[in-house]
Amino acid sequence: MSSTDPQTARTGRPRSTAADAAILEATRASLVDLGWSKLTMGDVAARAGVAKTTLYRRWAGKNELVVDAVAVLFDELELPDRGSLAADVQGVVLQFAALLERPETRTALMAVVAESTRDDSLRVRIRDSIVDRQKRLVLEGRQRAQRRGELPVEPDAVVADRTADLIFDVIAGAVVHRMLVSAEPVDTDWARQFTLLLLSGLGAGTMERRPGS
Amino acid sequence: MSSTDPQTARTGRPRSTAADAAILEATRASLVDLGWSKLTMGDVAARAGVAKTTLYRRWAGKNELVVDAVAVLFDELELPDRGSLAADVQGVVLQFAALLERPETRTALMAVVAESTRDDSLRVRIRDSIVDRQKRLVLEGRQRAQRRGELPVEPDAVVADRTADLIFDVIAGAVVHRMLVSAEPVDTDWARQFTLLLLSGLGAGTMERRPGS
Amino acid sequence: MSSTDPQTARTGRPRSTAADAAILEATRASLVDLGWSKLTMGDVAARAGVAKTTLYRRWAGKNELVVDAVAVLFDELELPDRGSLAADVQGVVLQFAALLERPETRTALMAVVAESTRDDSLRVRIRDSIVDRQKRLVLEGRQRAQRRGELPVEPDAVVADRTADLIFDVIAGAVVHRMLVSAEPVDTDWARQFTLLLLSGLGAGTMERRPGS
Amino acid sequence: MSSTDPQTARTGRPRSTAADAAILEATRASLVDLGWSKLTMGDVAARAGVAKTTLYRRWAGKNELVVDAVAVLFDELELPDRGSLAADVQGVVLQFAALLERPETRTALMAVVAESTRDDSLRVRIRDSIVDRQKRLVLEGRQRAQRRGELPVEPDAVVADRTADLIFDVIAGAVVHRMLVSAEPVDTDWARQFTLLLLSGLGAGTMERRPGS
DNA sequence: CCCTAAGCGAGACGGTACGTCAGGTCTTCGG
DNA sequence: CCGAAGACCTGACGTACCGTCTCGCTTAGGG
Repeated sequence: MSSTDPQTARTGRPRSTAADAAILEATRASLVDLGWSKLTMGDVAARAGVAKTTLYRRWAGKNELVVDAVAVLFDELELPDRGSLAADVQGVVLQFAALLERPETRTALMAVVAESTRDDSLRVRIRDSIVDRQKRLVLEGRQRAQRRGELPVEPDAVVADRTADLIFDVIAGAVVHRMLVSAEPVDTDWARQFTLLLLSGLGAGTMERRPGS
Repeated sequence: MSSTDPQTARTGRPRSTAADAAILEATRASLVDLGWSKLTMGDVAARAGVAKTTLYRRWAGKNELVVDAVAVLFDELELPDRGSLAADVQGVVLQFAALLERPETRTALMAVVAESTRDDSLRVRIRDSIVDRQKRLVLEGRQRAQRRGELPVEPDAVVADRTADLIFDVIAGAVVHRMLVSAEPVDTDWARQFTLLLLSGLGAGTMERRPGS
Repeated sequence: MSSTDPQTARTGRPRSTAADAAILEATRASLVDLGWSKLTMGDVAARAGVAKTTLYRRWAGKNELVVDAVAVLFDELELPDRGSLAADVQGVVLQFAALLERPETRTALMAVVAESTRDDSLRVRIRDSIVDRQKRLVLEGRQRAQRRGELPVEPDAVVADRTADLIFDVIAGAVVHRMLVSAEPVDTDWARQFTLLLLSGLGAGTMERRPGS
Repeated sequence: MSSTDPQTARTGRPRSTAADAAILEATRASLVDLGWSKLTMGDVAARAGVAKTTLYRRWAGKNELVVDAVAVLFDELELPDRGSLAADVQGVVLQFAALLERPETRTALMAVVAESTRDDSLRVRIRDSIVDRQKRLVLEGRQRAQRRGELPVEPDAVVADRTADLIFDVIAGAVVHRMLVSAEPVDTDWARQFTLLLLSGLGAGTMERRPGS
């Protein structure tokens, strides 16, 4: 984030807020046109009608800039009530797939993840800006399913969290892997088969410690 | 592959096979030391004791070179008979996780996948060299489980293939996502929980069309 | 010249004038050490403590750079009054010979001339920067000789110019040819013999159209 | 020269004499098309339908090859009897100018001379192959003029030689300088004016020591 | 109402790596 | 042993971006 800490900055000309928006927009546009590896700071600056110095005053480099530019796209994901847990899961799978069809997300996500394997601060930034924010979808879906009586309420918070993380990794991982690694489409058929597998497993998975209870 | 088509090349000095091996080894070493983004063709050439031109004569660029250099690492994955389907799955999950702990695979895999989102020939290369070759593990595991009577034999080849692909994406996707995106460790606990979820789902998933049969 | 047109460049960081001087000096030094054909842009940049890009921002290539670096050396030539036309001619011949003894001029002059046979813009640059500037010596010498009464005043300006050009080509050409092509020394004896030949011819040459007047 | 010393080479496959001719021809062609600096050994080899190895087996490098390729062109110069010394001089001037109009000579001559300023063996090669061979023209012209009674016979051989060298440098130098440095045409007018200057000077110049004799 | 501190565009700067090209050497095969 | 083919190492090329650094010019707020 280009956090304008109100404590730090006091005097002098304030930073242009219009520039921030223009830069992020330009970054996404450049990402679409050129892809991650050919995107350059100079090109983004030119598209945004801004000097390179202005970019560097706000972001440390390409990685940070792209994470911020792309993060907002993932906030589009929503979980409207589709009536059943299965429908909700299938819906979010297709929604996520649609997001990954867009070139700016498809190329940026993997690239920044790759970069983050060598840069811890970048990894943290990605987790905070992108990944953790989407776990809300799992939590919301579970809560709703529990209200419907489709899922039991897990009393142990630690187990509940662990399970939510697992679900998240399985859903997101499977979709990303199919689309970007296997390079096969995520269509309704696939989503239905995947949902069936997940929910069946889920029934048992959440009952893991049931016998002992 | 730098396939030495025996039909094409006839006259002149033949390409040094020693160079090929040295270059791939140097690529992996450079990947460990520098990571994907800082790896340069010049550095690889220097480590391999080879001229840059020799690299470019064999590979079109960094992407192609790294795919070839890393592909062989994935062939290490094996599926020894651990006595049950659950044990086999858990074993391969942990084995895959160990592979992704290694810096050369962790950084390279995501990077080339990211690059492949803009380059179809690269995508094909990755599929042929890396992805499709590992599907053998799923097929072998299923076959073994069927021999043990843990899984029914699916008579429809199309359905069987579709399911195998799904399993592959779920396993590989979940492991990769947890390790590289969520940045959480894949330990025995996680592997056990994941395996339980998968196999439970699998029981139902493969019975998808059973009622209708 | 890397003329900093005051009209063109307004905004942005101004070019370092120190760099210009350092580069030209480094070029001459490199020319002495390596000669024309082994001189490289990279070496000049390194000697000048400057990036290669800075060179290319100011000069299109090796040829242009060397012309500018060497041009100033030719401005050293002077024509002090030695009392008679013969002494003046002989003096400038020896002075020019001394200039061509220096490795940076000897190698650079022929090389850029050779290059200019295929590049008109380079030819123009050489003429403007080097050749035409030295015609002043011929003009000054003639004027002085006329004041002394050693030479008649040619009333027709066209004829006067044509003769001056001829003299210039004969002097410069003979000296260059003897030193660089024939590879024989230009010593006092040779200079005296050449001067005698030239001045005798000149007496007749300038009277070319006298009979008709 | 690629002297095929009959003593040295005995056994094995003899060198192709056709190759020699083809290479020199190809060198001249390449020189016309590309100029000195862009001419490459590889290109010459390709044009001649010959392997690069074959070139290097016969010539040490670009310089030596070009000198040999061009030297023969200068042998075209002849001195037909035009009836008077003035006509002979003017004729050879125009003939030499015509030779320097041809791109292969114009560019090659200066280039190899430039190169020779740093390479003594090349300088020797040029002198032997090109320069000294043309002095025959001066000697022949003088002899003829003496037979006609236009020039006195110089009894001192040393003086005679010194004068011949001077004449040679003045003629060749002036023509080369005018064409390649001043970049002005050598036409009939210029040739006539130059000849007049030279011969007038010559009359006096050769009488240098007459008064004392 | 100016003063001052920061932001801003422009663009030059020292660098690093790029991918290509030519030079000159070597290694193979066939004649 | 010659010659073609072509792979090899070396080193320079000219370009593209990097991230930093001047410049001269806004553009606010605080005195």
